[in-house]
Amino acid sequence: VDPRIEHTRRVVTEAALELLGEVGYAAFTMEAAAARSGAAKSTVYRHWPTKIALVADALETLNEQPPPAPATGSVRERIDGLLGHLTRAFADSRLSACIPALIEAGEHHPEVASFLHTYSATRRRTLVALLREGISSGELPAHLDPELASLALSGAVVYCRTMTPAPLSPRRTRRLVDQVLGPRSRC
Amino acid sequence: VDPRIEHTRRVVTEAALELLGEVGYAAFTMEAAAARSGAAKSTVYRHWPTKIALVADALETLNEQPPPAPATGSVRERIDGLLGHLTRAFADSRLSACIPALIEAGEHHPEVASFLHTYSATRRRTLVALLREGISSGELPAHLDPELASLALSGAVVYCRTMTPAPLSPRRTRRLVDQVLGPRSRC
Amino acid sequence: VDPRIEHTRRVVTEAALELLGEVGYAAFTMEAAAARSGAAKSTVYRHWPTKIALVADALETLNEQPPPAPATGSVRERIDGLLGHLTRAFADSRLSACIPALIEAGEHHPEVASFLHTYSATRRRTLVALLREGISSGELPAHLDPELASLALSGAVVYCRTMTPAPLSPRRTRRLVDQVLGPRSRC
Amino acid sequence: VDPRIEHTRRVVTEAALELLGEVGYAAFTMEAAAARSGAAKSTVYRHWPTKIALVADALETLNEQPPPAPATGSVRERIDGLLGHLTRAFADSRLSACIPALIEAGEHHPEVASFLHTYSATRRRTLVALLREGISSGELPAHLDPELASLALSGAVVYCRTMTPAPLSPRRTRRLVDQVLGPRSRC
DNA sequence: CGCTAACCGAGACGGTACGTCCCGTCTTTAC
DNA sequence: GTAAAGACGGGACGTACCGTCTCGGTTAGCG
Repeated sequence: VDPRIEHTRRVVTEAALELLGEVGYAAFTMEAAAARSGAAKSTVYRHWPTKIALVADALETLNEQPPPAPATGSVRERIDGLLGHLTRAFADSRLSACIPALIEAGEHHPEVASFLHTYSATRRRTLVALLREGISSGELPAHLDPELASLALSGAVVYCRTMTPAPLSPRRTRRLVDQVLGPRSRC
Repeated sequence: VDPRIEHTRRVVTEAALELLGEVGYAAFTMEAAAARSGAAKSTVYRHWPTKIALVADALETLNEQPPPAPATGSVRERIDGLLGHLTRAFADSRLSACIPALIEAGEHHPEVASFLHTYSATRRRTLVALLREGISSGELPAHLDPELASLALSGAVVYCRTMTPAPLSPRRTRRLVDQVLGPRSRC
Repeated sequence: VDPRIEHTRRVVTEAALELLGEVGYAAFTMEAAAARSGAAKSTVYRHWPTKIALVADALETLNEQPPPAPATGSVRERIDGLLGHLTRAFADSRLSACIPALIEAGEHHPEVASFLHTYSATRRRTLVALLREGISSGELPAHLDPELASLALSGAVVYCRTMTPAPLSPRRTRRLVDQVLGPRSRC
Repeated sequence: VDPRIEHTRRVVTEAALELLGEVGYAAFTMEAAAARSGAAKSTVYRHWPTKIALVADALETLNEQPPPAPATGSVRERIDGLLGHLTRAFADSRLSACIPALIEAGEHHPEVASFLHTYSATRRRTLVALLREGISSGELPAHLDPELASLALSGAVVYCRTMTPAPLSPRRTRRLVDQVLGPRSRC
């Protein structure tokens, strides 16, 4: 209603995202977000009671799903595309820079955990749907459990991002798909 | 040489680990670690210049590997055992409580990242060796890439721990192994 | 505007003066001043960036001159009165307790030096005026240099206070006046 | 006895004096003195229990009296010479740089006060003797109180050094002598 | 079309923790 | 057995943010 409110929310979230990308979650500060956005600290606190809340809110902005799945090509190729998108998202987006922070914050703040679970579930849902489609069309082995397979695929990507020095390369991502879904059939 | 040094290092790291487990990395405080350990703050800083250094040092303490792999039973069963150990480790050990914290800290502090990478590599190495053994003995499919398979397996465990509400159950862990390694052959 | 500001300045300076009188400048502590005043340390530092600044500010409060010189009696008697007041001020006021501290601080902090110089100049100005009056009225010898004479008089008081075991007694103060201004004429 | 002891005392006092001159008494530190001298902190503390003691000891070194009074010329001129020496000593020697510090320290540490009192008394004794000589020889007025006159003279010098922006110039020092001792008689 | 309610900026406040520095004491080892 | 080396508990330093609060100023949008 009051346009000032919307304006505040916008400029502060934008500043928050910039800051997050620059200094990381731990060094991110309400004061800095306020200062950079030009809003007063009290204004920021009026809208978001805690640092977590602001960050979570700001990240919602970025919660863009992969391009709406052109649905062309084989299931295998579309899965490749999806995983590749995830890999790239984890490799450089501002959101990716916050994921470790969110994981840590989620340990002690249910609302952050909930945000993260929703985020990952949303992402994985598309993958599961695709797997199901491949199974019923016979393109993928019948014994595949779509849930578990999606965990293995997404998990490898997250694991490489968080627990190893280098994220999965696109090429290895494709080979990972082969590992988990079984060898590509001749075509 | 000076026994006071060793004593200080011991009591402070112990206190630090307890604190980490209780309050998480973000809320972990040098002052609290000093207070709990009974050491003076200046003493703590004399040994560890930053919070990161203390945490990393304390965690080295915990870097215990799974029981030295009894090496009995089929490769499949031993992999089950290994993954189960990982799942359990992630479910309740003190170290597990710190892993989210480490992931976050590693984003901005190379020494923590390095600790984490070493830790996960060490853990995964056993798994890779086991996979290789299974492949050469013919118990596992020849097309398996041990590295990628281990990433998928460990990744799923980590993913469930960090990005979903509930960790993998032992039962689903076993089914995960089947997914990634292919169906168990009749025996 | 904000009444909290004035309140803080008042309670903290009061506490600071008490502390100065009790423990001396060297043992005076920002933390103690904050604690005694009930203000937070950060609040104290918000108003006074350093210990010096707080002390100097607090002492301004005390910069009370001697009772506005009743101007009765001979010039000689009024000078006696003035010197006596100085002697007494140096013997027991809270400010006197700080003068050694200020001298020391002034060595390395221009703002303190400036406070001290202003303070002493103000004090001495009255004395100089009185000397001038006596000279022009013929009550004091014509060859007197009011500036130098005031330095000799004030100097002796300060010297006894700071460099000898005992301050000037009132009686010796009167004899000092005789020394510097020449013997009292018969009347 | 033990040559090491003497060596330690010497190198530490030298380092202490250098430091005092450079950073002032307040910023002077036992640790810094130890570090600069190459001695261990514990060694320094073994010889001087407190900062005060070290400083006082170091300053004894400097306690050089004016050149042993050539005793030539009139009393007046010798007094001029003495005061001039005091003025110069107060204007630039390392000891002068510490006098404010000593005054402050003396407020709370009897041994420092005692050092300072002895120092100033020694200095003033020569002046008093000279004054007495002048009085008995008739060169100075009979009504002069040598003690009080010396306080006025020394006091003015100290006062200008400590409480005004500039020390007494040599020229004004001579005029000061005239003020206090009475006009120079024709000769 | 003027009022009032809200939202705003500015920033002071009591706190907590930071990481540094120095104190004066102590323990260990080497000469 | 003295000295050097340096760890120790203690505590103040001055800084940075925290989250709360009080204060006008302005600016909607309702009457």
